[in-house]
Amino acid sequence: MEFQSYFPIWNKLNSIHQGQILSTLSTRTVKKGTIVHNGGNDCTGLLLVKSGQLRAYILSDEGREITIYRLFDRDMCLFSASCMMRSIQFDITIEAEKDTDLWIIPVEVYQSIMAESAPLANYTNELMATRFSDVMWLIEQIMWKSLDKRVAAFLLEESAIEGSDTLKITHEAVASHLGSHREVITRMLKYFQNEGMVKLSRGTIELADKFKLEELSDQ
Amino acid sequence: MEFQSYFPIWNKLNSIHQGQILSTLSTRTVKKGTIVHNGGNDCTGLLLVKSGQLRAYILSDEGREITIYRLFDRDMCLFSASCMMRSIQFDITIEAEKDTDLWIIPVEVYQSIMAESAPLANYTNELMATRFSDVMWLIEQIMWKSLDKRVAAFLLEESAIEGSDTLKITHEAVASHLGSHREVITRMLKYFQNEGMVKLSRGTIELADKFKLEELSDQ
DNA sequence: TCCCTTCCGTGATAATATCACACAAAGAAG
DNA sequence: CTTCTTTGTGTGATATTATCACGGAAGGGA
Repeated sequence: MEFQSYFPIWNKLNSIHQGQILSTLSTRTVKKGTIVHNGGNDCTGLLLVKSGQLRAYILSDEGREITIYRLFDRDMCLFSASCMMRSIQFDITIEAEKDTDLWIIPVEVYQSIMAESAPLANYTNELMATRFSDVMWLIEQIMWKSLDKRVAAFLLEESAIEGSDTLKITHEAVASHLGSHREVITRMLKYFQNEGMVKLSRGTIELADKFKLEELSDQ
Repeated sequence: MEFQSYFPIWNKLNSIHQGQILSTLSTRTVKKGTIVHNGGNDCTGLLLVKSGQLRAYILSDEGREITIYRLFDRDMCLFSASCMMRSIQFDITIEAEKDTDLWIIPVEVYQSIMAESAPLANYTNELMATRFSDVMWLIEQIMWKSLDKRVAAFLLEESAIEGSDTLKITHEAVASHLGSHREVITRMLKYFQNEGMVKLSRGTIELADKFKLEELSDQ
């Protein structure tokens, strides 16, 4: 088990705490599309990504979505354990964007160690600050960037993650990531296509001119 | 000095740490309108509100604003000490909304105690989680509530804070809080006035029918 | 009284959301 | 190999909010 190497402050925990974690740790393998965590009542535990990709998003009453942040290899998710702190007053949903291997640390174990261990509490702080920065970045995007720039940036990000210029993604999915609407994205992509920036076909978006897309997204 | 009673986990700190805080603590009194903290490079220290009111907001390149959260008596602001954690990657501005008395804890002192003290680190965590919840709430508002409802909610909140139904506030200021535009707010307030919900005059908004406003904001 | 600043009002246009529906591509069922 | 069903896309019409460009009114200071 290589868990230790995935947990940055492992060496700063004493052996009792290390033992508690190792003996209560579980693993889970989920298929792409699985909802790993759903809202505030669902106290899943702390998720540590062994390999794969997760997406954290929020839902409106009408079922609209917006992606809040994403988790990749070695990332840990605090908010799947929102019941850990009573100050966490929002509901997040976490979905596997790819087939994913996870470690799960039970909430009570993490919580009790954190109460005693300054290193773990400080590490948790840094994690939370990182997510906070993600969320502040998101607010800035929503507030001050026009949708065409956000779409362009999203396509480029996807392409970087996938390591490919041909994205298997629907307009609907793009809209859900950005908290917009399918029709709006369709129209925008069509405009992109007219400008020669992308090539569209059912279920795929091919980035035909990344330079132009970057120019747009950087404005 | 009643600092101790304003700092919830005072009793959980050892006497060395208590001494460090007390000997480096400073106070500051600022007038309404003062910018207490400005952006990420300005490492002001941790602000604890003795009395008064602060507003934390972000700025766009064009100078537009949106309020992120507010701080009242006994609240502490972490992000005025953003240099404390390298994971904090955003710039916030903090302004006094009323004449305010503050305590300021130096960053290095807080940081060094937090590294050793699990209680302080956990307290910091709870604080951060509280702000995180504020921000998530804000995202939900921006994304899924129409502006008329947000304006109504804002007016009611202001009225509750001020303890008065006659608000001394300009349309411009309302727009800055909500991240909208003066003209848009003007038109909306005019509509509210036609509906009998408010009475307008230069620099003031009187809430004439709070019940109706609440009905609107709750939808 | 005059100026000057701050605050408000409003038309015109653009961007995005919302609603409604039509159609086309791919898969499933027979 | 048809037919049916689901999923994905295209597009007009309208509403909401933002953006631009003014003009004008209220109040304070010289």
